[in-house]
Amino acid sequence: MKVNERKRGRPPKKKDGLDKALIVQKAKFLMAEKQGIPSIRALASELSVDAMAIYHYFKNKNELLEVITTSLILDMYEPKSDKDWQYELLKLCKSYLKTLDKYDGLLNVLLTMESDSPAEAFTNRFQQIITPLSLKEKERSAFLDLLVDYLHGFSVAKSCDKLSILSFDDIDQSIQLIINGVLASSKAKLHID
Amino acid sequence: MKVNERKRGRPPKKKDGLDKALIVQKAKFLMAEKQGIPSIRALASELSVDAMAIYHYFKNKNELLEVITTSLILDMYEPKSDKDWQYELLKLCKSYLKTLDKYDGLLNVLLTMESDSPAEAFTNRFQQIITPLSLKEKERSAFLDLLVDYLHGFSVAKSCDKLSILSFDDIDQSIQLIINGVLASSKAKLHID
DNA sequence: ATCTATAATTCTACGGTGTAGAATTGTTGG
DNA sequence: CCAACAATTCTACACCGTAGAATTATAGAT
Repeated sequence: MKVNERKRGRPPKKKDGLDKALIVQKAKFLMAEKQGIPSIRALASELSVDAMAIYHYFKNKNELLEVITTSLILDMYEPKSDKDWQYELLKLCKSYLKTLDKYDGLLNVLLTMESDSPAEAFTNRFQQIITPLSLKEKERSAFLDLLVDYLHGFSVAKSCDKLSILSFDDIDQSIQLIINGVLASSKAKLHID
Repeated sequence: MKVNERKRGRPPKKKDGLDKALIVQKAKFLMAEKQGIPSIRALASELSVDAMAIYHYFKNKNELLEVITTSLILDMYEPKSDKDWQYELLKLCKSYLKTLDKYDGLLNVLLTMESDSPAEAFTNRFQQIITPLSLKEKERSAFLDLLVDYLHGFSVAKSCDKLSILSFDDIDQSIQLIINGVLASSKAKLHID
């Protein structure tokens, strides 16, 4: 006596029907809950639907993951430009890290996607925060490169840290060091010019 | 007519018999060649042996990967202490990155392993290079933390960079920024003390 | 109203993964 | 010569992503 026998073919329409948005929502939930990317089968089963139903809405798993990623990254902290820039920067970084931590596997999708709109989401917020510094373009991009790679490195470290040794506040020190480096480099340039 | 039919049971001894070392060697080769961790079946087939034979030498795949990782990390550049420390540091970083790049998947194994002897391999070499700076312990560890996470971040970026936009020389800028930060912070401390 | 195209779903199946367990065969020490 | 053990293969299981076909309901055209 199989419980899982579902009626085949297109179901009669009702409001709780399957949906791109519903799939994405449940997938996000499962990622956060089970700490990792769920299998299509697990996701489908949680939606009380056959695995292949997912493929009616997304051409493959990666496409689904990219949609999730884009949506999650857009939820990142929006800096307030009237506050202390260092404080705002730290807040942005931690918001970013918390998302990467909560949704394990996100970073790889993010870095592998062809579209760089998610990356721009971070870049734009970063830009907004550091405008008061009025850095030269080269300095700004050096700052950004170092910061982003550092955050990603911390993120993979944290995702591998089963013993929960790492805390988000551990980044304060490193961020401070980066900022000191940027300010020092910028001042040095000023003296030369 | 199956070609793959091999004789079962323990084979008569000969010098080219299976071996921990042989498995590790072939696995490294395949990782470098195919740009990623091979399946146990692929590895076994390359060794002309059944997949399960591998499990006589390693209790599971992860144990094999840890052995590979440890062995690869130990091949890292050995700094010469009489040269310019900044140059030596850059050389160490690039040697580390090249290994992580050549053997995709290494970083995750490295960070997930319980044993921290591979991590120490980097730390020791780092320590050796920056002794001339005579930093305080706290400064030294802040330097190391930032540097290591940055390198790991760069490494995952590179491993996701299908279009080969990134080059190892792109790190020069960021490393310089880190160094500036460390030196600036150290000088600031000196003034206060 | 009926007929048709198409949208939405399930089922089955394929080739891949790691690996547990049993069967097989050679070697070695008593 | 026999018993233990070492080294191997085979079979099988439970997963994975997903292609392809079958099935059913809906929407639009006549």
